[in-house]
Amino acid sequence: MQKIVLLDGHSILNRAFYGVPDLTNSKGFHTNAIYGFLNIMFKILEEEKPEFLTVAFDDRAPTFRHEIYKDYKATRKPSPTELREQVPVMKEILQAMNICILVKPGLEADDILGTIATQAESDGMAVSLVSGDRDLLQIASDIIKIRIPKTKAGRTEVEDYYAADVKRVYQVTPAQFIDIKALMGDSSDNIPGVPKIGTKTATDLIVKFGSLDGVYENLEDISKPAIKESLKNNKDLADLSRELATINIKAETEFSYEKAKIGDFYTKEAYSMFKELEFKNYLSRFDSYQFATEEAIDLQSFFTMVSDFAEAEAIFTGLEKLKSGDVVGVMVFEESEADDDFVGISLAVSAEKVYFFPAEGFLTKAYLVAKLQTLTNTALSLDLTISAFDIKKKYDYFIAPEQVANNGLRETDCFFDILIAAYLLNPLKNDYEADDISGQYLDLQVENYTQLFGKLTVKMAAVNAEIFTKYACTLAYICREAAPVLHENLTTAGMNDLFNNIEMPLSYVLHDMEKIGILVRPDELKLYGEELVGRINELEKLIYEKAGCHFNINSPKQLGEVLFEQMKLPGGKKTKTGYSTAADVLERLAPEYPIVNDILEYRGLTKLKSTYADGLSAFIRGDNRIHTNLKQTITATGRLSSTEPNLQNIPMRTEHGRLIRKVFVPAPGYVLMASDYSQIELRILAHLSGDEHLIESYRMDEDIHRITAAKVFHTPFDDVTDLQRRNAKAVNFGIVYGISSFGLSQDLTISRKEAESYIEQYFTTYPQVKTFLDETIKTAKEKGFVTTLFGRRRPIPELLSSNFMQRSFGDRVAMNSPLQGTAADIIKIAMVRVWDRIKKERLRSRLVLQIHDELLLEVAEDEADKVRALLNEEMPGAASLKVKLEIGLNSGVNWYET
DNA sequence: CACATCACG
DNA sequence: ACGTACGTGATGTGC
Repeated sequence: MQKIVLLDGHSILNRAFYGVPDLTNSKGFHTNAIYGFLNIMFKILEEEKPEFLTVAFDDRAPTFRHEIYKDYKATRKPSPTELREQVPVMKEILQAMNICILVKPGLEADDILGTIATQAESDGMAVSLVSGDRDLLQIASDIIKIRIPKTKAGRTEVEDYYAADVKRVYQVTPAQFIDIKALMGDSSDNIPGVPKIGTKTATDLIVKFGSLDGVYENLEDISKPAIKESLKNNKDLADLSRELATINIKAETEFSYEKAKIGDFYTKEAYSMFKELEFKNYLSRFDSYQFATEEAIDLQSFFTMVSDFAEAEAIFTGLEKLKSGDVVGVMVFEESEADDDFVGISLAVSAEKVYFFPAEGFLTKAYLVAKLQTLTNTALSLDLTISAFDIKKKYDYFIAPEQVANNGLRETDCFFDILIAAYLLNPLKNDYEADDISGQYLDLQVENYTQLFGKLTVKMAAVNAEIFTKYACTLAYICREAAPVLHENLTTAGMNDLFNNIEMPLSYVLHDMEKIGILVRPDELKLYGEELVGRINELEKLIYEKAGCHFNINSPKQLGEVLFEQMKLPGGKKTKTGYSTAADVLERLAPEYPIVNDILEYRGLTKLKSTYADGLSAFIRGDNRIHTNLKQTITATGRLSSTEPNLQNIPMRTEHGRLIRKVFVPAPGYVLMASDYSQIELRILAHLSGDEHLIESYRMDEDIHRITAAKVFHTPFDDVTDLQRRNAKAVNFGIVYGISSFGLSQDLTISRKEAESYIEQYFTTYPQVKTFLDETIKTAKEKGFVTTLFGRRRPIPELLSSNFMQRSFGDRVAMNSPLQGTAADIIKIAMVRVWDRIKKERLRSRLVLQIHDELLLEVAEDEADKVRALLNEEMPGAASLKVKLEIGLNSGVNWYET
């Protein structure tokens, strides 16, 4: 039996729009509805494998099927612009894919679909009709299957209804479905229905009497007088509603099987549209990239695997003939840092000469590394650029550490990391793969790791040599080609200095910090964990006793049930999955219910045990040090991030948690030294806003929160109460986060009104801060991004959203990012300066961690004074602002003491 | 894999 | 009226 699939265009787009999280391409065009539509369509096509396919769209011109009812659809909210802009593009895509689209003036999609479905049924064809809403259930039959897709959490599930399924779920036949709707109405379709009758009554009536006519023939048998009365008085409405609710299955359509016959979806036009929309995982459906540029097809002929020693020698020697400004793309491949896990290197010397050197035979790891280091020196002397992707972990292969230590970070000037460049150009992406960079900046679609090797490949070495050569050469090729393009983009965006003088040198510093790591005492960490266990067990027992049952305290679900259902504690639902048992909720209950205190303490202790005591232990290497990953291309604001493990969130705020810092220690003969900027973000605010009063406050060289309190509350400085200071401090924080009265009121547990008046007072005190924040939002809206003092950009697509909540978020981001981002810039500059100074002075001391506004160093005992002095110069000197940058300096025998 | 929670700046 | 502070990462639970 042949099969036809029919799609209800607008309703599926609508479903997809609300079901798929906001997506845009790099130009800011929204794509989520189209993406969701395609997901649904492809899924259905794969399941059904039909011969025919047609998509119907409503005609949105003012002529409708039921002109008699003039307000028809008037109550439908206009769709947001983010959805509307996608509709015409969706149609273009379908056209490009040779898919039949039907739109007819005066007809709704329902009518077109209903007509074709019944016709196809009588032609002996199987019919699948896909729609986002249930109106079409009325035409379900044994042959016509109505499919309702639901997009939740990124996955598409489809509910299927044949006539029997309608009967099973709704207790009525598809035809009776119309009568139910006639009685109950449908506000979204502006079908009035009969007053006082809702879903329940309508269903009961139709089940009992069989049809609308049946209901009116048996009015006297209706028990509820109000219902009976309403039915009697509104027969006209019921008839009209039935007419409105009935889908026309005899409409005039332009349908023909010839047009609906499925042809080739993957045309050149479709390819370019998919590319434009950046649906990269769909691009792989296009037959081996037949529409990619010619360049891509020829690319492989330039790729060569070199395992012959003489040939390799000749290529490396040839590098010396390159000219100033030339770019070499280089990638290093290794499974791990172990010598026998070195896979090889690839080299793109020119667009036509790309090589992969596997580490085999005479081409040993040592040989290849030596060649790379020679290349670096050639690059330094001839002014070549070595372009790589994510070079941080591989610096030692390119340049001997002593060389950088002796001559300073300028030794690394020849490197260009395309990962970092791509991050600066758009810091909002979740990941940056070389194939993405190629697609976006080179307009060249290449196959990525998974496409080449499959999902199951674990070891690079296990891959077939030809395929690996292609992979390795492609990457080197991309590095070489992308560098100039990215450089040009950075120049246009004004981020060249940021890239060359901050981020690239920093990547070397980070490499060094990761390599050094931080020393810990494994035994003390273990002891710390064991001490926790005793109290945890005690609390566990107490909680079970007080609750009167055993349950998993770590499960918010179970805990919520025990507290709020079983024990009937006051407190309602808060999360979408059930009761909230978050700390702030529990804290409100704590004074009255002792069990809650136990739970809070239990939570705190198990957190310390699992994340810190046990969690950190797993990362201690053979040198008794923890080597965290300092990631440079993650955050939207320019901060670093620390992973595996995260050493930027070691407990500090409570004494018990803070004790864990005692296990972080200096090596023998060293001390730990911590140096943190004091209120750096607020000082940046003073600088950027130029607010004279705030600047003046900082010149007074006193406790800034106390000064703010004195000014805001009109109290003499010495009379400021602790409460006033605390409030002023919270407002200062609030300003940095992008103030909102609600947020502040939550933080201080005060009313919104009070919070509002604090904010107002604050802005009266520091009026230029207010002007600055308003101005920042305004320019952000015009440009679509904000910048830091050093030119770092953060795009804010949310500012253009039609959704109030999203837009407000955009406002707060616009206020916060320049402050947080400039602080990130400054400490990065400081790190580079401190590192360079340490090397210049030939010190053994070293940077070990950065915690956003704090640097942690392992300082040789005899160098403590020198390091203190250089920190006092290089950190405050990292930027010259209208207010002084001040630091706090501490040292000790462990991190706790600092 | 999503969610809730909680650790930090 | 909407429903929030900004930026992260790790863990355990539960589907």
